[in-house]
Amino acid sequence: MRLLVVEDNALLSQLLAKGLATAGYETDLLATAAEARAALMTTSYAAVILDLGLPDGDGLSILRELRHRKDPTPVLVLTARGGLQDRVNGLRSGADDYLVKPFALEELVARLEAQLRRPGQQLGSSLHIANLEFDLRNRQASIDDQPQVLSSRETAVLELLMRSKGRVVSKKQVEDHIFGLSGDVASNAVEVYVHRLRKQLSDKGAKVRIHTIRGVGYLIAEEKRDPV
Amino acid sequence: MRLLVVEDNALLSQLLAKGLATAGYETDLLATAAEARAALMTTSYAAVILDLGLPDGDGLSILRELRHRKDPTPVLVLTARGGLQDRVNGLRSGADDYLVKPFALEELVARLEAQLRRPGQQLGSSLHIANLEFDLRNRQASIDDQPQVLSSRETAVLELLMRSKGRVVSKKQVEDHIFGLSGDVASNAVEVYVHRLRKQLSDKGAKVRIHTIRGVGYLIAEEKRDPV
DNA sequence: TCGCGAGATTACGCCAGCCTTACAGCGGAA
DNA sequence: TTCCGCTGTAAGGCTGGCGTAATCTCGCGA
Repeated sequence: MRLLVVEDNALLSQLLAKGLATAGYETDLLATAAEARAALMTTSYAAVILDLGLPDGDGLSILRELRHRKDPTPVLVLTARGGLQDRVNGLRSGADDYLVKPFALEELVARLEAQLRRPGQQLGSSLHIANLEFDLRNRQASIDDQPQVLSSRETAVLELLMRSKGRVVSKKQVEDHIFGLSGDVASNAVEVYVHRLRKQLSDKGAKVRIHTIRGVGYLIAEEKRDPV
Repeated sequence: MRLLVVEDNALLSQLLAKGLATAGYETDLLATAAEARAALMTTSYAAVILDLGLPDGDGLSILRELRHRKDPTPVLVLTARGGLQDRVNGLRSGADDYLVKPFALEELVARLEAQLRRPGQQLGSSLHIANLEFDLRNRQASIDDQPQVLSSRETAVLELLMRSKGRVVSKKQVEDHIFGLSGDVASNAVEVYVHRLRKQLSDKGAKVRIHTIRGVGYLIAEEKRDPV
């Protein structure tokens, strides 16, 4: 985890770097608003610790710029300005937390970790194939970032296939996944759902194909279209 | 947005409820750890404001239980214990923020909103889908920049759907959001409000659809009209 | 080339879940 | 006081997803 610390007091920033290193974080130290701006344009950090009293500019405006371009990086504001209005302004500008100097390093770390813990940072809970995305958390499929309306059975089939991306899924597995233990399936229900799902996906323009492997099962993969 | 306030001081909790109402939040007030536990098992809130000094138990253990079952609801801890170690413990137990009494209501609201400002919905205090806009600050819906008159329940439903754009919202969530604990909803009220909201939106020309996913919930999305 | 069988496609009836409408109670405004 | 809009309830109608089954298609081996 790499953090950015923007603080012009050299002594304090050294102290921070040391304390954060002990807690298991690497840090980049910067002392001016200009440097911070540049760094935030090009590098992504797990979080930013931002002092407001910088020699060459207002720290708050950095924060506002960051938020203006929809950058969700957690920002913990650090400042000597302890007034209520300062704190409220800081938070309203998009800060995730606000700490008034002097503070205990331990509290800083605790607050930092409270921010890093927040969900939404943690990606990886969604699967992609071409322009098709499946959000495992909400069991929600999207094509080209457009959320799709699928029935619950269709969603179940798609979920299994996506989770097994790159592997073949047997019909029995699909059956178990859909019907669970109550599986009295006296029909070709699985085939029907695969069919319905295929139709949905192609209607909605997903560049994805569900291949049939005879006698084995199904396999989902990116659609390869031969050039004409 | 419905919040849960767990605070045994009746005077303070009344004050909080009033202040939060002014800021546009509905609140459920509870005074004991037992009640809070029960409520958090069955109802989902946008955030929880939790006092630690409860008569019948330790507030921190409620917090830990919540996190133990992976509930990501933002929790803002409120307490008279101002010691560093208390604050660090609170945050380490999974609190998202920590405020020491006495505090200014304004700071509470600012910190609360910093927490509510979560994935997707960055600072931009308004949400858009097609020509429909929802201003989170004043809870005001507009279509083609024309402010719309919606009843408070309709607004509540729309707010939840808009905040959850791209995700399916279950009927239970809508119910919690509208009624909170006060709700002995022995009817299909949610369906009725969704219906009324749909009517409003389509009458006013919003290019937005509220999809029904049977057995799951509702999903708001831009209206796609199939080309012939 | 033919025949077989796995899988694809289509059609259909059922029914839980949802939609729609109507209505009565409530509370604020005039 | 009356009026009127919002609210929650209830009843009944409707429909889309479900599972089944009949039929069609096509890959593959003989």
